[in-house]
Amino acid sequence: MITNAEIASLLGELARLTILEEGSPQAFRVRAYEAAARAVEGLDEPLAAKSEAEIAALRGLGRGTARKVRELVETGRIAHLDRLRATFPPSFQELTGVPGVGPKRALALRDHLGIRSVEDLRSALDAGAVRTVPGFGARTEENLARAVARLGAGGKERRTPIGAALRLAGDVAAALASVPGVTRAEAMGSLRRFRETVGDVDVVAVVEGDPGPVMARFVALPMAVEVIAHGPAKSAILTSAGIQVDLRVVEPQQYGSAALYFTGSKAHNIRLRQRAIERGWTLSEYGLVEAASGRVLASATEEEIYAALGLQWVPPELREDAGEVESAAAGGLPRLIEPADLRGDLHVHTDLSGDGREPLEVMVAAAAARGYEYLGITDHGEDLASNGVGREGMLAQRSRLEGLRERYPGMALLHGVELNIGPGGSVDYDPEFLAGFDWAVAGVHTHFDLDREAQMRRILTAMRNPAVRAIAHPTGRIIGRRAGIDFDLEAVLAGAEETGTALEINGSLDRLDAPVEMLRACRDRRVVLLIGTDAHHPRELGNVAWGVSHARRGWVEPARVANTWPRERFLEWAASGR
DNA sequence: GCCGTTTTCGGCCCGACTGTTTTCAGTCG
Repeated sequence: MITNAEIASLLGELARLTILEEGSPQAFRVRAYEAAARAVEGLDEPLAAKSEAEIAALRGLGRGTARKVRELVETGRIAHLDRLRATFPPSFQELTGVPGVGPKRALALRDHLGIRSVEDLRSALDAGAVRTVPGFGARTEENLARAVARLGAGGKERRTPIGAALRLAGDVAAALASVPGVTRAEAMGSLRRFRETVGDVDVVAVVEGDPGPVMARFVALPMAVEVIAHGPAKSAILTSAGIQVDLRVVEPQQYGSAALYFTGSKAHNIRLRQRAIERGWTLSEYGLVEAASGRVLASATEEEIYAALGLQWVPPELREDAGEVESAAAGGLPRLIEPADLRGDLHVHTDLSGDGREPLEVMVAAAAARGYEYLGITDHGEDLASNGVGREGMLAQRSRLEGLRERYPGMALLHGVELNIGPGGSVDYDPEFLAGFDWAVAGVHTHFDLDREAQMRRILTAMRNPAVRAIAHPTGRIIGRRAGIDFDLEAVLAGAEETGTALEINGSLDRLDAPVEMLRACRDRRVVLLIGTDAHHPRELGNVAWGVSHARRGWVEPARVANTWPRERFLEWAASGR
């Protein structure tokens, strides 16, 4: 059966192609398809099982989309989408990936010069033909030539994994904050919303007085290899890593509206502006303004702007127009999990695993310093080719851990293991040896390319293994590098509910796995979650902050996460079923 | 294409910048 994610993806493609058909990304049909795609993403129940009337009754979906969804479910195709695909093949769509080329110019280039690909555009630019197209001049031709020449470095579509972007944003913000007059410098945009990948890094700096010095410092940063724009309130640089950083300087009294605007998402902001319009106001990065009088109603803080619009303050991680505006209007936003809720870490490596960096004693001391009530040490099981630990190694570690228990009476020390789920669902060691562990997570580390059915069989088999308490990094993805295994979301959630196996939220910035869609789908289900750091070094115990931010994107409240539970309750749960 | 506590028709988000313009279109975030 076709999944909601697949339907949403096709609706998104419909939106992108309709931009070309309409010649505008603001066209109402485009926005309707985009809204429909978001609505489908946020649904808990499979759309494919619903009738046309039921689909049309859903918020954001109407008769047109309902008919297309039914057509898709019944025939496997959407005729309208097929027509659009034929009219605008992928090579033509790539034209709008050139900075400076939107739908109108792409269509004008096609109609006047027969340009149907970036290669065609390159040739036309070389021949000096582009300036002959109405609305195009010599300057535009020059700019396009530069844009096409730079395409190799990544066009508009290039996205950076969050890990690299966070480090860069931290460096930039710290440098700017040290400039006199700067009272705050913070990353906004998709980074603040904690998206897994970001298109660029947006930084807002609050400056009292002259913005000149902070701008000068910004464009002279050591990581800047090119200054893309340099203005009094707005500049942009390209860094050595190929990531664009935009800086906006604002006055203190506009911090709230600027933060709101630059954090986005675009869809969330549009919803807020609609609410403003309903009340006779306008909302922009400069403030919430009464349209008739021009009087500023709110601008200094996000809180006062949300409050004026009759909304609870919405945590940045939720700002995707995925139901958060409705919840905020009803006062029903969830109390999202916070770092302070966590009482233990259950996915921690030592130097016994080849990839761990510090001995057991150091890792345990670092966990104790964080005030944890329980800790699971989970080095790799023996099946992992390079870093696995044999039986003798595990038994020796168990004795050493035993010896540490006296020193940490406040922290329960669990001797655990990170098992490897084989292609058929088997795990390391044998049942007797496995029974000697206090705790075990199991994850996929090999055979990423089996088909969906085989992947589901192996995950469900591992879940039914009495030794396995949690599935570590459920999809096995590496952000920006590896897609992760093919998944049947419903099967995994049902398996987790049935067996009581927890799904890990892996806090490593390379993973952030389980993905957000999986976490959202867990709402209103009896799936136990767990936030693990996968720490290979004491400082990586701090990955818990990333796991929490990621969980917040998935609307996760603390009660659903096992390692927020008090020690006794957690230990009882950890020991059950084994 | 979707939606409705003024509407089943007539609306649908904001501002800056750039370049080609003689009053505005297109792109971007």
